[in-house]
Amino acid sequence: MDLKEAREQFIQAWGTFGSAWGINRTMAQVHALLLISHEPLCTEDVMEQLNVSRGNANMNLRALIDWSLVRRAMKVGERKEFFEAEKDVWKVATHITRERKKRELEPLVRLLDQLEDVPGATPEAKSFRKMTHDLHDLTTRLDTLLDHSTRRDVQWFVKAASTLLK
Amino acid sequence: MDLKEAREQFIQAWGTFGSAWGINRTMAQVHALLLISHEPLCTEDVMEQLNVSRGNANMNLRALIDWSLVRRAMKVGERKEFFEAEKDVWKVATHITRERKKRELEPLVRLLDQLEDVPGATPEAKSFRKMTHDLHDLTTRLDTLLDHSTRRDVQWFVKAASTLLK
DNA sequence: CGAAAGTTCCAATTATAAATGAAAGTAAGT
DNA sequence: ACTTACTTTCATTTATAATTGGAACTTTCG
Repeated sequence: MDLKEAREQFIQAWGTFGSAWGINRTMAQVHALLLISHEPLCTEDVMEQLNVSRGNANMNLRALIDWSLVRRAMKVGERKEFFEAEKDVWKVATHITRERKKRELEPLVRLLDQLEDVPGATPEAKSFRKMTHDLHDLTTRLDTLLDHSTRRDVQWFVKAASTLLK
Repeated sequence: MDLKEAREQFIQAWGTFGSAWGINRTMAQVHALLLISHEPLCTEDVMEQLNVSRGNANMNLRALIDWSLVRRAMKVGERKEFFEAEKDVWKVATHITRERKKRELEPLVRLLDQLEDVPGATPEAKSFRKMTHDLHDLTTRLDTLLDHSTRRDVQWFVKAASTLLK
């Protein structure tokens, strides 16, 4: 397999992987493209290489910056903006984890916290409280786990745990 | 907040949470409904309580069974099928983790394994190999971690780790 | 200031994913 | 073997999410 084809496959796969996890396919593809580029790209590069419109490229680049996965980079003698991805995969993992924890896990934990004290003595009410309580416990633990592992750096955590468990 | 409203909120939230993570909203809602029901429900119950069609209800119930999150349950003297959810939230987490690992993580690891040896000495090629190699390392470790934690039971793992890190 | 280069926004369109419901399929009871 | 109760399938429709492209906005520099 030559480089061109391999790059294509990687971009495609990262896009598919992302969209299976609720990440906009194009956002994931732009991310993939920047990850494997050895120098910063501008909006037009992204548009050309992925065949997407300016608006789309721009929107997803901004989103990636928002996620701390990409940063603006200026080139000397150039006026326009360039973009480069964070290349440290452990940092990438940390940023993604933090962001998703904040956007999706934390709101769920907050809701479960409220729901577990709904009144009632019927089997339905008991069953409901049991489940929300258990889920609250699980999600809180997961939240704590992710919180600490992303503070200390996932690298430390995953390496330690995966070695330990081998 | 009364039970009816709380149930509604929970089903809604679980659906939203699921769809943010690439799970069909209705599938997540059916799961939520079964999680908080104190007794098995039949297809019609699901149809009524969630306002979905027979086909939809059936399709998502089957998918949930496929994920080992729901099982068929017969009621004495009843001919039709009933469904009940796995109520142990740690088992639920284990099943979801295993399933997603199998469906999405493993294929990615396999691809990265192939991609990290594309030929070429250009900066582009080197950059590509470095990234695929690093990602391969990360995803493999994550895979190992999830594998072991779901074998021993996530309960053990998350409890131990989240306590340890507190 | 005014033109040029670049960036962002957003209403309208298009693509993708999910839901419907009627029809076909299965199986249990008589 | 036939009827009835129930389940599954799938072509079509509908809802949701993503994309486009032009207009508006901002910045840079002679």
